[in-house]
Amino acid sequence: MTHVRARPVVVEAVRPAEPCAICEARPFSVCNAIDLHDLERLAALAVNLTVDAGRTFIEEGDPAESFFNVTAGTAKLFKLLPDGRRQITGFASMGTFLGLAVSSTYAFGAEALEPMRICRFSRPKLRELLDDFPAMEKRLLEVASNELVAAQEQMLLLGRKTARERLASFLVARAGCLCNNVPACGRPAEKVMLPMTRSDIADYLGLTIETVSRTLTRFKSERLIDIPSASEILIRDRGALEGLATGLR
Amino acid sequence: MTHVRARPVVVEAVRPAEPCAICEARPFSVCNAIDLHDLERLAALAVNLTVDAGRTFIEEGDPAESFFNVTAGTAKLFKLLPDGRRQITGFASMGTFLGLAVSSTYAFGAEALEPMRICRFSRPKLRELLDDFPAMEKRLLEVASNELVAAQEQMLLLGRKTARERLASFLVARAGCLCNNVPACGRPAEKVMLPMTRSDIADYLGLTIETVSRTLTRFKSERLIDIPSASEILIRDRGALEGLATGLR
DNA sequence: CGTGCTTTTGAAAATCATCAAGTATAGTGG
DNA sequence: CCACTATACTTGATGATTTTCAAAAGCACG
Repeated sequence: MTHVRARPVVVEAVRPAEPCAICEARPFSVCNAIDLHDLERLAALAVNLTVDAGRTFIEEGDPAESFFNVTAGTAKLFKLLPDGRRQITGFASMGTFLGLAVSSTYAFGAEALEPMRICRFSRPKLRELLDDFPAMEKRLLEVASNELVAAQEQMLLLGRKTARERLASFLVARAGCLCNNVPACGRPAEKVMLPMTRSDIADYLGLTIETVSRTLTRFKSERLIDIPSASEILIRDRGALEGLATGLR
Repeated sequence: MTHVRARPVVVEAVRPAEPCAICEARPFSVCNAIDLHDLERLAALAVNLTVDAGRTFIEEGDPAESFFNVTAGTAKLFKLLPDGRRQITGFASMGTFLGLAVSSTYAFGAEALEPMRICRFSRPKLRELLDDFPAMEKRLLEVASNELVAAQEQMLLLGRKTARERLASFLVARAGCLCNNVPACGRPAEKVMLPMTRSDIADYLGLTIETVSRTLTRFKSERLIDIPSASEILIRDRGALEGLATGLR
């Protein structure tokens, strides 16, 4: 395991003590579009931050002054209605880039689910960087395109799938580690870790906490999964879950 | 449900008789990133096609060999489940660019709602063009970013809004002519034209035809709208609709 | 002026939400 | 280490919005 620098005691903006060259998130992020010998330039722009669990570090509607790159931990991205109804539009983990919006304000909020580390870039500075490194702009377009595809898939889920199908889709995607902004991690795991609460899952899938809980309990009684703890799920019948997820019946 | 294979696009595949220079869609599309004196190059790549109403010109899952740019008419973009359930992920009209996906296959289908004209670009050729004109790549990233924001808004609608709120959002967006890929057209119109059927609206909003019809009828009885014909709606109380759309209650 | 399609309207059914306890789990301080 | 509290999760009963099923009305087109 690579040496990980001790986290600062104080939650505070610092230049990365270690350069981008050894960033563990780089292989998963747009930053890998920058050549090794240009990384100094990137590192000079990045401000590495620690974010405590539960902390909202992007507020929907606030002036969009920064781009962020997640280097560790997970965040939930969400939109709110005035009466508090919430839709989680995605989860951001290592390598995810946030704040692409053209608009002058953030179109969504972001809150840390776990302790996080993120790199912050000022938008004008990043703009300069992109002008100098078209390869990074290309990567950004690729990333955006992929997110668009994921967003369409999520619309299908929210608009047309049943509660069971939504939960199955969610578990399969999490297990695959390929969607939901989870970096690829080798072959699909049987164990699915859930850093988010039932409430987060409900707000992601357009359901209520109770429906999420009941559906998971039912999956368990049907031997599709095990639930060793609330934040951990074991896939027992992946085939059946995948069938459900794709809407076969 | 039977899988209907797209018939080949009726190809009066011709080079644009008129060059891109006088294209009416250009001001609304990514093509305006190309300087006037470079438009020859663009025109040389574009193949202008006519698509009949009702024809599917992009089939979900087919090899993604082309990019398309809509120059006239409207298309619906959709994803299907094996049993025929359908989610319309958006409507594409003049200036909309289709087929951004990084993947080798299309992630969605596209069917013309009206007679359309579209420009087709082969992906490798367009790739070359983008390499030569970074400004166009930038525009593409902007467009993709905006679509991402729209997609998140739609997730909020599908996951958390009531049927009334969904219809109100839809009408306000259509009237504004700013969202739903409708190019800006001056000040918001009181008259909203609906080139799509009730079934399309239902599949776009994650509802059934009946709920769409009932909700519109109720809006009418509440004096929020008039329905001179099925494909035409008059906004009578925009404020109330906007309030509904944003989830105030 | 049928014919076929879309739309509207009505009644019944179902899924999921809401309301309401009750049970784990984690974190805190004695 | 253990109670104690707060929070998250599960489970049950009830209810409501939306879907489903069914049929009539409107419209476009040959």
